[in-house]
Amino acid sequence: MLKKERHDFIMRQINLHNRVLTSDLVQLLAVSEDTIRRDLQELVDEGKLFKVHGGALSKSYHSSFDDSTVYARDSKISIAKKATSLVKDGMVVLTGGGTTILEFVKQLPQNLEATFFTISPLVAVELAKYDNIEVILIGGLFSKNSQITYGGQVITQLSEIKADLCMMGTSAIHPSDGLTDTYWEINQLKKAMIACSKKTAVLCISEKLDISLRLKVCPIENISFLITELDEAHDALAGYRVKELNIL
Amino acid sequence: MLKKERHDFIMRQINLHNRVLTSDLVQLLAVSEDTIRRDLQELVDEGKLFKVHGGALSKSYHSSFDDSTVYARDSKISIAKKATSLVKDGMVVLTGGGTTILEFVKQLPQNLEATFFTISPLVAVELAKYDNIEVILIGGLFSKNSQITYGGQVITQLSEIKADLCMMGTSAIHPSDGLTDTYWEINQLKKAMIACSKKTAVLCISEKLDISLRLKVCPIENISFLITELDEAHDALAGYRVKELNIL
DNA sequence: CGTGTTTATGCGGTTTTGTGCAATTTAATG
DNA sequence: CATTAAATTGCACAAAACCGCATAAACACG
Repeated sequence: MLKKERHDFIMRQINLHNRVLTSDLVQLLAVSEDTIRRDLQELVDEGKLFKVHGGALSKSYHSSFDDSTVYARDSKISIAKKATSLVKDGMVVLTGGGTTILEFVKQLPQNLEATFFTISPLVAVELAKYDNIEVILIGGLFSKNSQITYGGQVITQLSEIKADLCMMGTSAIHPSDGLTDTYWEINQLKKAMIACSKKTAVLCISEKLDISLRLKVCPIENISFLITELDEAHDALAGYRVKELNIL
Repeated sequence: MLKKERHDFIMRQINLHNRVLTSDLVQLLAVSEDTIRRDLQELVDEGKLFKVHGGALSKSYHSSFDDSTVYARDSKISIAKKATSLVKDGMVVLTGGGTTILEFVKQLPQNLEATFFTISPLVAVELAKYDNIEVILIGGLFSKNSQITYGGQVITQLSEIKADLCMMGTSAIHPSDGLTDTYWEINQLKKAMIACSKKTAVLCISEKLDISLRLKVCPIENISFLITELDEAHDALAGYRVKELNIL
């Protein structure tokens, strides 16, 4: 087994389970602990994962539970500012939840006149601060982890609306695998959100680029805008330059 | 389980409940008390939480503790505590919005097992901190003033549920005029909420007693419980002592 | 081909880290 | 102020990580 193959194998495990134990890898790959450790160290150097005593964790996993209040806030603000340029007076916008979306809402121009549908109570509360925005909160089961509504009722309601633009956060995006997610319910939700919107914008911190998770939401061709904190000419975005997708 | 994973788990619990008990963590994570204590100590060193005898508290909780500025907070807490006695395991509860209801939710027992419907996003977020409570947020137009959902869609959804108990705040209550309100939409909403619940409890600061507003919601006979910060034998409650209405 | 160089891997010994146990000290409560 | 629960401390042990070295395969080049 070649080193590169081992690395790929490890990354697949990480993306699948968010974690991996050194001892497991020793067994699965039938090499010595030292080799595994060196492999992990190299992947760390490439910035692809996070090493801990006993194994390694995925980067996204790490970031999602860390103090999300401050984590990568600057990047998120810069993404949010770019995103506001897509919203014009009179639009009907559908939003998901998450800190990036919340930041986007905070950056909206004060006098914007628009209609917003959202599945996030926190986003709704934030939107309510704008006088000329009509806010419709889509109700349903409330998820304790992601602080959004989900489930069949939400999907049904989504099927009844037609939005000009859908703004959503990302778990992972990959040039060939497209938008992916770990949880079935969230996956279904995102599909429904994209389906009921004319255009979809994905707000995405650069570290979530080139990652794919278990469940596929849609190919990148189904997305209209990819918004990251990077400059639009940045190399990391090369794989995403397809006709349908505008990068900003 | 890796140490980092435990730390993340603990932080999730803290963010969810604002608090965590050492003994609970010992059970949930299946490690010794010592390990948990060391974990907590390390998180303290990282400045992520606040350690106390018996467990730990969230930092934000500690700092935002002095919201004694909130109007009549003591009265509302005392009302909230009384109100929790009405909720039993297995119940389906419907709640409105407002600071009194929010306080009520905060006072619920940690291990309560129940289903809550609510029209208030803030209440939903607070309820989500309880592991064994299922939260359903009723969606619709979002009111900027009262921070609740309202409108036809909400009423339709309410007509489809059947709750054991409805908890609502009060604008005004009067012995002969009953429950009244100023706004048409809120009035309709309250009617619908009462209609779909077997019993209704009204949480009411004493200063809202003996007031009547323009629009009538229902007579006091349609309410099952009136909860104020006053002693149940207090004179101010004399006019409300009717057969159907329990005062506490 | 041979020889020197790089790269990948494994092995032994040492150091660090994580965890639990027992004894003691400290806090909470009636 | 006595009783109990929780926290602290020091210690022991095992697992994991680290370091240096040896080996060998892959590669480069005259």
